[in-house]
Amino acid sequence: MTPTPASADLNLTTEKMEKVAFILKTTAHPTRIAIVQLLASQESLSVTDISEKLNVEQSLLSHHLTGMKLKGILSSSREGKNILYSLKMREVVDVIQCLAGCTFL
Amino acid sequence: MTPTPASADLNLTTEKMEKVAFILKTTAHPTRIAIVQLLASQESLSVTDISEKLNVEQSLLSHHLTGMKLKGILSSSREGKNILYSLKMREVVDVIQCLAGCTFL
DNA sequence: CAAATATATGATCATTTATTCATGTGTGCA
DNA sequence: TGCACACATGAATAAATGATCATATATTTG
Repeated sequence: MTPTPASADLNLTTEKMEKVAFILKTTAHPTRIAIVQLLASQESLSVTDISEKLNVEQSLLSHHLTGMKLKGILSSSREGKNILYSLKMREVVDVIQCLAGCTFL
Repeated sequence: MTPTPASADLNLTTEKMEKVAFILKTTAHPTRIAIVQLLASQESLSVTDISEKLNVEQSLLSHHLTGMKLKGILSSSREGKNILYSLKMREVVDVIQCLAGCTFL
């Protein structure tokens, strides 16, 4: 008799666990979560836009953005003087939304 | 005309974003994900059990476990000589499951 | 082409996280 | 009581991350 059956049986391979950890790590930062949040509703924004909305210094933001792009979470394209970033891996929205829905947060 | 409407409107407060980041960070490690995976289907396991199943050295594992407990993800109780750990914040299972379901992983 | 704007990059430093090792503490049993 | 098992803890170190600053590159405009 199991008190809480709730067994979700993830059954991840070691490789998959590493990949999941990688994505989680890449997202696990307030600024980066804010970036995902912004791009979840805007389709695409320039670095300046994001910088102003989040009130994060250009260089630091750029580091975050290029990192997230490198890791496949964001994509970017140039439009004149601007670089527009957008969400590539939309799944992270669900992940954040899932946690954000926790009552205890 | 928005090509991809998909706007999930997370709308997190700064405080919530920090909390979400905190949880993500706490989970973002292959060993810790493996721990969650194990406890998602076992209800509770001793440190030795986990150590053997995951092939992780006792002390290192203990550090992971106490950290995760401290951060509210796990809970523990003594049973004789053993300490049994179990999943407290089951939501992290969903988070991992969500990411694990990504086709590209 | 020069200047201005937008963004990226690289070095450096501070901070955090991960790992290891040695040792400490609690529990049961002879 | 003393030993053995199960686990925790703390120090030391290594490695990864985050932030800042100075500078480089690309694009548009005059």
